[in-house]
Order: sequence, then structure tokens, then C-alpha cells
Amino acid sequence: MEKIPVAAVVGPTATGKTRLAAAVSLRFGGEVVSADSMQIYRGLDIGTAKPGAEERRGVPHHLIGFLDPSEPFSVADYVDRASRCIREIRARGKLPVVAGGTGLYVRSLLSNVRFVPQGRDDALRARLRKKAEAGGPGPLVEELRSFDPESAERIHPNNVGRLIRAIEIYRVSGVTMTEQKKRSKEIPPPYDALVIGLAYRDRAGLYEAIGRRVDGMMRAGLLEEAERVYRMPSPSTAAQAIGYKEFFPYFRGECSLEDAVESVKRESRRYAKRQLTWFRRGETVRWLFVDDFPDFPALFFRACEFIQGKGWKL
RNA sequence: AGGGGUAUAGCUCAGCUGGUAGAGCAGCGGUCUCCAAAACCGCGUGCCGAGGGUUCAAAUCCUUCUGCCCCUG
Repeated sequence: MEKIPVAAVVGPTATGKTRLAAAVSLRFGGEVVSADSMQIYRGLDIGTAKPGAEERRGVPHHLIGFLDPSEPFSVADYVDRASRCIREIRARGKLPVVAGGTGLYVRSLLSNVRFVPQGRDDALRARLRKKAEAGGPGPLVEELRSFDPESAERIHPNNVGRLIRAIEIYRVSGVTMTEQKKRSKEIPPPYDALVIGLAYRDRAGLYEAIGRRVDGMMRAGLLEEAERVYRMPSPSTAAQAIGYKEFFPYFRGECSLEDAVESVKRESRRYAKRQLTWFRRGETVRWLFVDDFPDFPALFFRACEFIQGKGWKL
């Protein structure tokens, strides 16, 4: 079967992924498939840098703002929806352009990870968590070792969440995580992907861009948006997002607004670092350094060359 | 001006009676197969304010200077 051409724009926050994705889509007749674990939620617009109408430039954007912040969501859900999205875009004769900074989502989508079908067991998770709180991670490690010694060895004992997940996979599906990982790689992904990575050669440049972006968010009303999240009854994942949770101490009167904003910037920098380690690993990424180019058109031109180099019939 | 205190990592500080320094935060690097903007792991990055002295040996004791803080004027 012929592979589906997919362009992807990845990289840390505040490098211009959204802009490049829209420009590329416009140029090659594409539609954007977001790969962002926070932009999926309704109402989180400013803090997640969700692209507005102008930024979308008339290009259809998928998997943005379709979910209520109280709804649970997972990588498995994402891969499900995103791969369906890609097939539909392909059927329309358009180029799917995946764009986003959530490394797990991008990798899982493009390597077409097949997750175990009957996902989760919240009661089991709660039980295991209680067990870990009572007796430390030791018992969980031992339990895991009894059926999946490889995972027990690989997962750091302090990472209780991962231990629980590895146990859950086996208890729910009867297949170990190790076996599951192996199986999920048996079917090669149906995509011919060009992954463009956006980054800064100079770390200081990236951090300045992040600072500017956060300042801009504040002017755009981030504080009000954060307060809405703060008052949500069960915001689950949304309350984890950078740009919201850092204001909670301020709302409780525990720190100054200035401190909270500084904290948003610091957490964004740390996040950007984690994103970099995620994308640096994939040796298939074609990097474009923002600070190598005099302006956006120059960078865009280079990106277009990459795509043309693929020889896709578009 | 006099008296007292302080000066150690980017920041806040620890270092008892002398054996050339260590925590937290920040920073840097990394892991990742169903909450991932999450969770987790690793790394100390230093003219110990400057000069002089005592000593085999000084961040540590003595002394001068400089900066900062407090008190009295």
C-alpha cells in the first residue's frame, strides 16, 4: 500500500510552529493536525497559544478546542483521532500537516503505536497508588517483576505512575508492557513523514522569545483565563497546563502577581528544554534554526525546499 | 564619626574546636507506549570579598582595607 505523505512541524514552544504550519499548508494545499495536549481543550485559548482565525489563515485546523476541560483524554485517544484525521485529509487530496510540541503525541502518531484496546482501570490504579503510598514503590516493583521483569528493571522505582501503568497494562489485557511495545512496532507506520524541527541555535534567543510570548499572553488577558481555570470544578488535565497552575498561589494570596508571571516563564523554559530532548532524539528530524534566518519568509522558503525534496505529488 | 554584624555557587544559605567546600532553588543533560504543558532520573557550575600575617596546613585564627546591614550620634 502506498504511504501517506505527512509533513510535521515540531519543536519547543515559542519557535513559530503554528505560523510555519499554516504557511506550508497554504503553499501546498494542506490541512493542519494539531499535536498539542492542551490546545485540545475549549476555553484554554491564550495560555495554550491556540491559533486564532488570523493565524490559521483560512487553513482548516483539526484537534483544537474540541474537548471540555473536564473530559479525560489520552495519547491513545489522540492517535486514534489524529490518524483518522490524516486519512480524511488524504482522501480530500490534501496534505496533512502535523504541528505541535507534545512529543509523546507526535511520536506515537507517526510511529503508529497501537495501544492495548481496553485502556484503563481506574479502580486498579487507585488501589496501586494507595499501596505505593503505604509501603513505598518496592511492592509495586516486585509485583511488576513477577510477570514483566524487563519493565521492572527499566522503570525507575520513584516513577510510581509508570510502575502503575505497566502493572495495569498486564492486569487489564493479559499482555505485558514489554510484549505490547514489541507488538506495536510490528506494523510499519503508513506514513511517509517529513519532520521539520524548529529551534534556536542560541538558547538565550529561545528564552527571550518565551519571555516575550508570556508578556504578550498577559496583555491578551491570561490572568482572567487562568482565574476561570482556577474556578473550574474538575479541570483535570487543564489545571496541569503551564500558564494556569502558576497563578493558583497568586489567587490564594500566597505570592505576588509578578512572581507568578516569572514562574510561568521559568516553567515554560523548563518545558521547552524537555521538548528539545524529546525531539533531539529522533534523528529523522530536519532542523531549522530560527536564528539562522533573517526573517520568516527565508525560513519558510527553506522549509518548502525540504518538502519539494520529498518529491510528493501535491 | 563610633560600636556591632556580615561577606562562601546565578540566588538563599550551611560549613562545630584549622586538614583547599555542600544543601535547596535556578541552570545544564537525559528518560518516556493511555493524565505527558505530567511524572521521573543524572550533573556542582566556586580566585570561600581583597591584601598581609600565624601555621606543615586557613573558608575557618589574627590584622588592614573594601562593600553591605544594624545600633548610637
